[in-house]
Amino acid sequence: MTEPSYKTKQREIILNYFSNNHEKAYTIDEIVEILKESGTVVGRTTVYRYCDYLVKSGNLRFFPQSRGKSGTYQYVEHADECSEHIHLKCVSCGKFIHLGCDFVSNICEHISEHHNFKVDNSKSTFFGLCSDCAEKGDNNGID
Amino acid sequence: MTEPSYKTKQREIILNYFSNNHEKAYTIDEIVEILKESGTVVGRTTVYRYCDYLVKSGNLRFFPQSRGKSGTYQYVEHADECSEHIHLKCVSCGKFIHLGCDFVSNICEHISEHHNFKVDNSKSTFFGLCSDCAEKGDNNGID
DNA sequence: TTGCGTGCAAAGGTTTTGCATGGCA
DNA sequence: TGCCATGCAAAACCTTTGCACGCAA
Repeated sequence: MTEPSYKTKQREIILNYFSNNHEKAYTIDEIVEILKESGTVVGRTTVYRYCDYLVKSGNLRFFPQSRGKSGTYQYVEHADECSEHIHLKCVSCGKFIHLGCDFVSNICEHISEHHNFKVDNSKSTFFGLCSDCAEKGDNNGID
Repeated sequence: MTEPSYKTKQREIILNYFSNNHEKAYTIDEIVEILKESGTVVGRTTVYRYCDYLVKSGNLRFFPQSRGKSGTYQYVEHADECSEHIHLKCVSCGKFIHLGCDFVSNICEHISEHHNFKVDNSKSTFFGLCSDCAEKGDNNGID
């Protein structure tokens, strides 16, 4: 995961925002707006380009949305170990959970051995409701 | 799953094409092109609108693609039982596999009980390579 | 000073909307 | 005949590209 050649103010601001708000996923537009409101104008093009880079380097994860809608980006903690475990994402609050659990890890071995299918963890996520949101009955407008 | 009010030639053609080619996923544009080449011109708007409907009614499944790219639609066989199991999709050939497997179902129970997370099967698909494509080393240009 | 990064403006692609016309029931 | 469906054209989005200028090293 090669670093970009230069360290710039914009890149620092973008990455900082994502990492300080890792529990949520943001669209490009939201990032541009949020940064603008907090006093720093960063060009939309720059955000697009740097997010591309951050996805490739493993620092961000991209979640496509329904047709025609902008996808969202979310900071990945523990990026190093991510290829080894399954992930859960709450469709209501956006929480992203790394399941470093032996029992669950077996699932990929099982699928590989019994169903002849090689799961790519980086592209596979369980979506559903986390305990907090399930309790609240909080589906956040999602069916 | 209300039916549309009218039965039209266009709708019949579209649904037929998807169901006769259920092993593959298509973009709106591909459908328009394919139908045009086989002699029936169906308006792009119509395909958009009817696919929307077919997704809502459970006959098609929508797969968003990477940023800015058109998503794809694929016919859903056994739509009824789908909420009960996890699915695999081969990123190379597009094959869609229904995993009606106890072991996998147990994983979801485990996640519910031990990780306090309620997995929504209809939104959770595992991506990877099926045995055929893995053997061929055929990634179809996907990294 | 060199070369990468930034951001505007314009182009390119995708999806939705408005509206007149067509066709099912 | 009464509605809903269709499809064109235009509008509305979203993303990428080209290029001149700025800034890190």
